[in-house]
Amino acid sequence: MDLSSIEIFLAVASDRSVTKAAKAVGRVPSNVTTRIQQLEEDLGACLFSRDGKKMTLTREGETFLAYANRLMALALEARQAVRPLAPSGTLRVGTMESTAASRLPAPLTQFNQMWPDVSLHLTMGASRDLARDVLADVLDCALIARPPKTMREEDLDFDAELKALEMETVFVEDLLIVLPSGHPAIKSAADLRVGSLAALEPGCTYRRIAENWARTSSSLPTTEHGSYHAILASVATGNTAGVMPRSVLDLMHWPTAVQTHQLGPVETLLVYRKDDCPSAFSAFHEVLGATKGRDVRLAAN
Amino acid sequence: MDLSSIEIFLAVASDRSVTKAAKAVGRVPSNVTTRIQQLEEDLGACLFSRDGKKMTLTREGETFLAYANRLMALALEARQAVRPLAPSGTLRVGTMESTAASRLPAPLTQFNQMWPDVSLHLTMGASRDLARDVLADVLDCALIARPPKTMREEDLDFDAELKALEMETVFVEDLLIVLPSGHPAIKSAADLRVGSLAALEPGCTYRRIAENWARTSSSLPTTEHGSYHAILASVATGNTAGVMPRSVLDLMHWPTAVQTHQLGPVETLLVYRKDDCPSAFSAFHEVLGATKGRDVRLAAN
DNA sequence: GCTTTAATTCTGGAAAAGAGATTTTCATTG
DNA sequence: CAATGAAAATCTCTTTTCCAGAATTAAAGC
Repeated sequence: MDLSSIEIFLAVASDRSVTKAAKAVGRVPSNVTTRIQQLEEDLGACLFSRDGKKMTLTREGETFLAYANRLMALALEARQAVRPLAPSGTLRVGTMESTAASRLPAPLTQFNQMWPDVSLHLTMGASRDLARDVLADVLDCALIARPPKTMREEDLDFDAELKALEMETVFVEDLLIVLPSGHPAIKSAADLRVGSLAALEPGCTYRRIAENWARTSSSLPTTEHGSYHAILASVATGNTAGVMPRSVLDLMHWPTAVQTHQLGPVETLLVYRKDDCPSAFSAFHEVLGATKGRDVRLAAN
Repeated sequence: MDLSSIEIFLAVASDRSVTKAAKAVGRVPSNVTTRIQQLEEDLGACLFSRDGKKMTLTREGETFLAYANRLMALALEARQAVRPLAPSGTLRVGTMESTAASRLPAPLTQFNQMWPDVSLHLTMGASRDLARDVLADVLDCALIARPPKTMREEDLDFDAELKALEMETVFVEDLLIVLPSGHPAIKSAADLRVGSLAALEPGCTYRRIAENWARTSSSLPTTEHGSYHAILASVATGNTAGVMPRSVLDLMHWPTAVQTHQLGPVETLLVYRKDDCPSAFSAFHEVLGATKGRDVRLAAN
């Protein structure tokens, strides 16, 4: 029983899907299947019941889930406990609006409990600006969206900035176009029946991905909003299509099932300067790494 | 950080020696060294201070030790919790006198706490008899000494019986000849200056190993004793040499440092019938496996 | 009934682990 | 103080395990 198997198990348990879990932990589905089977054999118990293509936890799986969370939490605590110098001071973290909303609450809470001496400064912004701020030492690290390859080739400046930084994938977002209710299903941007795209500020990578996609067939104006809540409200009025990752949409229990279109997966990167590694940053890095594949519901230690 | 690294760490921490730990966990010393170094790099902290050839835990090592014990205990608990059917009924365990004295107290206590519904019957005896009893279904399993290859070739009956059973190494004992105080150091049986060997019953594998060793040069009579305490008392009288594993000798805080001679390592096997696997046995098997490399002091969970 | 999507199985290549030999280091001893 | 012995570390080679991608199978949706 090794801890990486448990991380994989947690991802499958929380997503109830091998494919999604594989993305979450950055592996290939066949590998996830194998590791789960190994774990089951090792424990001598069936953890999931495979009725059709759904993976649902069995009774034993549920009890193991509790232990799995405790084990991960304990392992993380052990790591932090042996840290030679306890982190303190200030840590300046930049993040996209979406990541702050959907991914950070759990790890930030945990980090804050573990290291109350660190004062954590959170800055929200667009990926480009955040990357620049990290380079300029205005931020210690940032969570930004990795632009797809075609976009990187168009924006060599940004690409060069990224290359100057250390980076690491921590989440994978499923970027969506959110359509007004009643809008017919779409296969491409040409099928859009709205007057505009609703997105955040111009530097936002998600916005630029959506604009690139829309540009291929039609030429829609983009209306700028201050928050994802504002975007969704706009979409509800019926004449605009919103841009946001699925994880954010999932947070806002929307009354009816919304029509969405997938723009594909977009990686969220943790970027930081190559040279400097303040103690508070490595602690943050570690907490983020330990939390990434896991359920938002944290285990009672 | 995987649990096998932690098992290795616990062994090194408890033995304060790479070589001994390697024997305890059934690996080669170079491997233990590497795994400890990996663990240290992974944690970003020094766990041991290598002053000379002693491995002493550092401050960080001490704090990690506590977590390591908790992690192992939690992992074991998780295993047991997902066991589909809670074990109950009776489990008949055979064991050598020496194993019962030095190795079993910790796992038996743990097993008893975990599965109070299982009534555990412990039978003491010589390896040969125990193996036979397992075959005859008088016992569910037994802890016996594996005779060295030369002895197995002389005793084909016993060898055949062993082959009919499932077996697994759980401990490695350092078999000793214990000499009276004042006896000169010996290099072989020819240097013995005593009138007899003190051992347990004739079927005892340790006794037979010692007799084989003594036979090569001299021909000493063996006097039979009922317990290791009796053997040690006999040795103290001055005219006999005792046979016992180091782990047993270590238990009996003897007034003065005794003169000993090593007869070499002898594996302790857990043997059981190939076919039948009562639930209580697999639980016992698991507890034994989890405890084998560890310190006797159990962790508070 | 065909298409789509998800899980599993299979297979080849890459990475990691383990064993044994060698070297280094330190304590012990003559 | 040099020689010896024992224990840890290093190195190299073999074996095992792990992982990605392709092929396969099975179920759900249209």
